[in-house]
Amino acid sequence: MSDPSFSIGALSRETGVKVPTIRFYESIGLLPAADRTASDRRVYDRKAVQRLAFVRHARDLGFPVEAVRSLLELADHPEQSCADADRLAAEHLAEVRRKIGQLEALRDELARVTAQCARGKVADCRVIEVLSDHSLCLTPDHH
Amino acid sequence: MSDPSFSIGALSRETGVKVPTIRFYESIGLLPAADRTASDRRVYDRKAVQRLAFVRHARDLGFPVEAVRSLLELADHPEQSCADADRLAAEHLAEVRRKIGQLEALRDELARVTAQCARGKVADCRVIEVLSDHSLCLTPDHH
DNA sequence: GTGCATCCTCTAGCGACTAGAGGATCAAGA
DNA sequence: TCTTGATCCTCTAGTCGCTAGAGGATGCAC
Repeated sequence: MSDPSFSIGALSRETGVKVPTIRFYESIGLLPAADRTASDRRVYDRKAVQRLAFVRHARDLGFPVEAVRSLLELADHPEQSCADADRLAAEHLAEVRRKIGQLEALRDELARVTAQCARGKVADCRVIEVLSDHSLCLTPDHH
Repeated sequence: MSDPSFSIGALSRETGVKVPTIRFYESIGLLPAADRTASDRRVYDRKAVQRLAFVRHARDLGFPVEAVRSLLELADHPEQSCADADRLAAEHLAEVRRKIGQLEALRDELARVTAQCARGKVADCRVIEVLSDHSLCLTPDHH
């Protein structure tokens, strides 16, 4: 059986998570406190690599740290119902959709405004004009 | 000629910007330091209302504060070329498009994963499984 | 032994606010 | 005139998720 051990740098290379970020995750309790060598350096095993990869993946998918914490907790208890995991993912998905909608409205507004810019003086600038007068917006409810 | 004056609360109601945020904007120099009454309360005029509305609108459109600062500077100099304003808006638009793209990839991944969830035990949970194994992702380059 | 990489802890900074403490002032009603 | 409640003031600290840097100890290859 293989039982390799990793320094924090090796763990970082394995997972693509930066060294200070790993220490940060430990400090907020997202990762358990690592074992230490005699000279106080952190030592990790395969399980730690997997756990951090899980964290990284969840973060890349945009889950907030608190959601990641819950997901880790769930992953540690395979016999439980997965309703919570499903709910977390669904909530996050809804949030992502909401943000996309917002950004699309924003994109349309910006595209319209920049397209109309005649590239003359500021006095005639469509960008500045629209910023000065909200009623010129196509979607006045972007706030 | 009308020359109404506004308290910070009235300015807040006029513009929809919260009182502490107005003070914050002043503290970072985004708004000029307001005139004060004898008892040290801030007093604003119509121009201040317009300026803050401009700031609010630019922020709502997602411009970073530093970009807002530049846009204000431009708005104050109507005889200059509007190339800078146009560039700022175009850069911001590109950034917004990029974010939308990212979020769409994310949304697709989340939608796929949650749709596959059989709502049983965590051990069989698709959400947890995919988080544990990045290679199960449809778009493995979401990071 | 001599570098240089890597590790350690700790503090501070980022962006853009938001919240709260602790106190002063104002305007309206009794 | 007094009181009450809203509004105002400054200041500090907290939010989120890291990132950067100081200042020092250790490990490893030549």
